[in-house]
Amino acid sequence: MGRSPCCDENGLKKGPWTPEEDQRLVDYITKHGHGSWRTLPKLAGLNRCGKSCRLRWTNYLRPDIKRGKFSQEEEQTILNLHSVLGNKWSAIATHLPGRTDNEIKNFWNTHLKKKLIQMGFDPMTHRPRTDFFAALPQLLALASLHGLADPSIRLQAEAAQAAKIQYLQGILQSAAAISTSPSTNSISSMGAASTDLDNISCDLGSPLMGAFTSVPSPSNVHDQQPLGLGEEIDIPYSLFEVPMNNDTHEQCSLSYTDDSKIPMTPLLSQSSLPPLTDFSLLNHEDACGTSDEKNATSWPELLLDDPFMTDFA
DNA sequence: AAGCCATCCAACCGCGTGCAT
DNA sequence: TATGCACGCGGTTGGATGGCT
Repeated sequence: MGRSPCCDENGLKKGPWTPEEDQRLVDYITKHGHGSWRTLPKLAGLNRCGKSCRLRWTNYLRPDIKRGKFSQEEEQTILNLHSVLGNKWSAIATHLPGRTDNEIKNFWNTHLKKKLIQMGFDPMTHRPRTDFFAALPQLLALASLHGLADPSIRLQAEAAQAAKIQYLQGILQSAAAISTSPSTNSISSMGAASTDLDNISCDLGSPLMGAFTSVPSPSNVHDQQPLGLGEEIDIPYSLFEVPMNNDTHEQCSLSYTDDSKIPMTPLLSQSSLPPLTDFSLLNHEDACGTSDEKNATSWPELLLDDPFMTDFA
């Protein structure tokens, strides 16, 4: 695919926009619309590339842009959507009228990400942070189960297991990255997949996997077995106190799990787990017919087709 | 007052994708 | 099918600003 030579052209101004330039751009777009961004600068009498004009307009000059601090509701919405969509800033921005993807991205990077980290959550997975070394005892236990007495062989086996763990994590995380299709954008759609999620958590519930699926499946929060290190993760169910009660957030509103009657905040509700649940993969509706039938083939089966995964079975 | 550092955010850069030819 | 163009997106940069020593 060809690359746009747009900004490679010399002689075009870069850097901060002057009020005069802003006025020219606003005047032109108000009168004619932006049309082709590439030709706009010439027509508007601006010594800028079209890309720069587009960015200036969409991120700053557009009349419907909302300015000022993000509200608690907006913050909550971003957190929820990010747990589902990941760094799909433009997709997130469509749910926040008046906010630009750039603004949301900046807000995330400067505020929300730090906030999650401070709370002990991984900002990418929205789960309590776990690291490789936390799972090391599990790896060693598994290795010993395999009767690996020879230290050198055991080390090799542990390294191999570690690689498998990382491989699995990669699969799971990439799955999360995929889940951006319109059918999966709605948080409410996540509920429909909770059964699959439960199955997954159960099927992947080997001791080894337990170390990496550190958030209990919502339906079994209460009977969650201690994790690999024998410690139960204390999950703050009310990380953010503002309830989601306006129209925009209706589908994220405070809910209860079917069996436990535990109020689930959006952040850690059933819908908060999608990093492990790629519903486009789970449902296969587009490619494989009806979802009910195809849901019978769930993640574990798919994963176990992989030679690496057979070791976990 | 001056220097250093951290934070914020507008703007840039490079890549992927859709579309036309 | 291959190519080029235009656009949108996400990651990153760097200047402005404010707080601290």
